[in-house]
Amino acid sequence: MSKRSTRQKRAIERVFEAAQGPLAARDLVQRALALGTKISLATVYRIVSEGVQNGILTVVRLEDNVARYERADQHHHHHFLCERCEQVFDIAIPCELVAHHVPAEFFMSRHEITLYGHCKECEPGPTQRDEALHS
Amino acid sequence: MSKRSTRQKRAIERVFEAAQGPLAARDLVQRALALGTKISLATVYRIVSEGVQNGILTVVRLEDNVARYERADQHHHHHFLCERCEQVFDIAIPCELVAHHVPAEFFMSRHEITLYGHCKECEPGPTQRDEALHS
DNA sequence: CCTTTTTTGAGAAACGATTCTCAATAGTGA
DNA sequence: TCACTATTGAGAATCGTTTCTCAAAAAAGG
Repeated sequence: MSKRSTRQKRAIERVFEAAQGPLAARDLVQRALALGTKISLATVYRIVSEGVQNGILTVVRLEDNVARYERADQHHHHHFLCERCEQVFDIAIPCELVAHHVPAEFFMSRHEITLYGHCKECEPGPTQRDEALHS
Repeated sequence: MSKRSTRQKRAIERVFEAAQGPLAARDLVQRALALGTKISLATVYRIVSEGVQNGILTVVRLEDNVARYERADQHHHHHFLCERCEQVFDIAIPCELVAHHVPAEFFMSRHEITLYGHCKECEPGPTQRDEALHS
């Protein structure tokens, strides 16, 4: 599909290489800007959509109604959502037992284990939502 | 807050009593109608919002961006989302180990284990999304 | 460097869930 | 039953995410 190599695509690729967890479209914009590459939300959505179609990326959806994207070539893992900074971090939890406890009337194709709380950096701070409400 | 007992509130209460898992607003409307009680989406949202404020109900959000509600007076449990009928079912999975595997740099306040697949009734059918696309 | 064609950016539009509005309906107490 | 006032319903409005539009910018190949 993609015919040309552009600054924006290369920047997004670099951002994914450095990521510690799945990233939302707005995170990708922010981080690409931080790398010095100007990029718009529309372009980010175009790039990640194609990545998902190609099987390069996968979509992660947690309970905050934002699609996040991560590289597909990773070991199975789980996620931790910091409810203050709204960043998601990869986490490993042994999950063999999950499959053993599925009642016979269900056919499970996949599972998600998601942890909620806050990360070290955010320890004493207000949530993003608090920030937004008071500004 | 609530000063009067109405048909609608009583119907929603009955629906929650019979439920096997958390219910979305539209499910609540459907099921109340099935019980013979006319009710609107607006009213359902009002009733469940108050339930959540009172601590009678809790909100369950999975990755499909729909708030579901269930009674708060239940044992800790997990959820199975049937990707065909989009119903959520309660499931019990031993999860003591989850807390043990949280890296020290995170402070976990809660967790969710969610299973995806399909339920017995839906075994061979198309997904809701398929249905929608072909109609 | 020039031409061709793809890609990008800004803002508008779409979309689905949820909330709001206000006239009509229906509990409640007398 | 009546009067009072809370609640409801229909549809409009809102809200945040994601997609679309199209003129302008920028790859790629000669």
